[in-house]
Amino acid sequence: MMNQRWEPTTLGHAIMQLLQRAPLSGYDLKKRLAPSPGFAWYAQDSQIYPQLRQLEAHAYIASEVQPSAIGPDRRVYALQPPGEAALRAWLAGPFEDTPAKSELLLRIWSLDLVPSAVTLALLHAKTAVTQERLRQLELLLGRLRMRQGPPETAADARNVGVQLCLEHDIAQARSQLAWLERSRSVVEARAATEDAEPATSAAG
Amino acid sequence: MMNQRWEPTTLGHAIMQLLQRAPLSGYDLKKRLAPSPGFAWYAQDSQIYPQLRQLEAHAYIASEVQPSAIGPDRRVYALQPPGEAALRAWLAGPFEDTPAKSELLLRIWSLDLVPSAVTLALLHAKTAVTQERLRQLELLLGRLRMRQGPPETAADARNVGVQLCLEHDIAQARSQLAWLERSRSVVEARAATEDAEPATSAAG
DNA sequence: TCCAACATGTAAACGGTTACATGATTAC
DNA sequence: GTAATCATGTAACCGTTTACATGTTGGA
Repeated sequence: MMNQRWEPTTLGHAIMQLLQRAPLSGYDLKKRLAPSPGFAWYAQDSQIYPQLRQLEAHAYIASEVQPSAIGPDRRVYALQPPGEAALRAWLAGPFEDTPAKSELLLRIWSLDLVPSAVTLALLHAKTAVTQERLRQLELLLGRLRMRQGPPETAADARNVGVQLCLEHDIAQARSQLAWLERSRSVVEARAATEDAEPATSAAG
Repeated sequence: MMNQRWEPTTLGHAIMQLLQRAPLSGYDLKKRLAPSPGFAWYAQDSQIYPQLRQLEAHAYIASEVQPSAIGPDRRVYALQPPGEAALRAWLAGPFEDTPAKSELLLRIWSLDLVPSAVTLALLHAKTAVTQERLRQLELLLGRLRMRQGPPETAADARNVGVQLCLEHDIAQARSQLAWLERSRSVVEARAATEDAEPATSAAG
């Protein structure tokens, strides 16, 4: 039972949030915790399964083996009262705002060391990915709204946070798309003058 | 010299980007790589100093000890041609877009498990931080623009990427502030009805 | 005299990623 | 049979964080 002021990781709390809505197997969690629109955390299964065993060892969750209709047996986990209490405490507790590290911006920052064509390709690729992501986010939010209405009046309180998260990601995606377009136009404008007087040369 | 296909970490490339502009000491880098507006990466000194020694061991950078005008001697690092070549290759190379993990959104997602007052306090605190951050970003960009003009026509090409990064962070900050305000109004609207019929109770 | 800023590190723990590994069931 | 999906794990590595550790210079 190893009781020495153990605390679940952020992933552990993310898992408990999902289990608070409904019991899930490790495999279910692995799918919900894949990098995807609509949930702000993700992890590999090699991290999920051990974390589940730890949560169970501390009685935050409980499992039972169930036969699956379409495959091998599944171990299904359910949130227990101590887990829900810990989750509520964590949610209400102090919040550390770790700033984001962005590899994209790290590349843009030194865009003068790279041919314009490469930067434009990068911006173009990122635009395509973000557009697709935005499309999916809008789809998800649209469906939720159709079923439950806007967050102010949604009958199911559990829906409010989910909708706000989607709205957040949608707003960020739109803002980023505008910036990508702006950056494209800046780089293109400079590339035009660069043709006459090339500013970037390889190191030697 | 340990030559077995070694590659600098992302931090290593961030350091080389900074050194590409000007030679810096570990202490300078520690300040530049603190979580701060205007640069998209950060690290602790316990990571910076070893990384510097590794970069030097592979001849990507070179150091020399210099007396400091206001303190102990400083070891100043300068980017070497192999380092600049590696940096350019990395900047132009394939780009993995790792999605962001957001502890803020993780809390909002289950906002129904927390009293409205706590969520409102969280939103308020985050708003204050973001406003201050936005103010600083705008200040930095304003200064850069005053000296160099807009990125399309800035004389110093090294300025373009920096300005675009600042514009990105400014756009994201504004978008997030709008969302924070929107979320506040949603939570307040629901808190008003919640008074009559409380939806959140502690687990037992 | 003491504090703040300058300056540079080491050691241990932790979280996360990558690679490896196994086996059941269903549909083609 | 064989591929895809279901289902669950282990081991090694690596980057990051936290804590510990040391010494200098200049100003209050």
